[in-house]
Amino acid sequence: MHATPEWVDRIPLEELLAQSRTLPREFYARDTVEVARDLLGTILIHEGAAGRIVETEAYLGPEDLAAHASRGVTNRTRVLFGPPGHAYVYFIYGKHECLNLVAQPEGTPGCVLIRALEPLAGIAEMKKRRPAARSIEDLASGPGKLTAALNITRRHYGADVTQGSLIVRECLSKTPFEIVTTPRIGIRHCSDWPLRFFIAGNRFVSR
DNA sequence: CAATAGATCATCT
DNA sequence: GATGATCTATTGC
Repeated sequence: MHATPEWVDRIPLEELLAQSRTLPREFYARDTVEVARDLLGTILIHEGAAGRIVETEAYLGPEDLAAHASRGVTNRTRVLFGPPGHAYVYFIYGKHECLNLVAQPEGTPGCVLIRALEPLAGIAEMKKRRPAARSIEDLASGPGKLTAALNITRRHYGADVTQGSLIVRECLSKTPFEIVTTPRIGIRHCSDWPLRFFIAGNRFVSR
């Protein structure tokens, strides 16, 4: 038995780093919906593995009852009210970690849930961390799957994603794509608000 | 294929 | 004490 071609890295990590640049904090200090849309196509990197963000959801402020920030400041939600460009990682259903990136200027809550990645580099590592994955499409196509694949946990709560081990970068040569907008997935409140975004036709979007 | 049940615990009431 | 921004295995057609 040998590895099938699709489990091989798309590009070496060093090359990916050479062809991208870290997103600055100003990128995140904007309207949450704009940040959610603009994060599509950017690269998330951690511990030798990297993937292209292909699906996001926006979570807003007090008016958005699906957003954790709508309940106000608690020990869990305090990063959402802090400066942008930091990670909001929370634990859900007794099993899964979910990664969000804090948006909006400091003092105004808002974050973007990262829902799916297109694996690019470090695929062998990701597969090791996600033994249940049956295909490359299955590796990081879900909020709980991608955190497992990249080994992101609550220890990253509040981590600065503009510097450090968990980082988001944008490609220097961007290939254009269409964005599809739909309601968010798996929520009770505000379930018809069009705040989920993904790259049209991409195979790595969650099901 | 689609639909459904069970896992499992941090968080907030 | 109930709930949940999910995933997986299993069942049934």
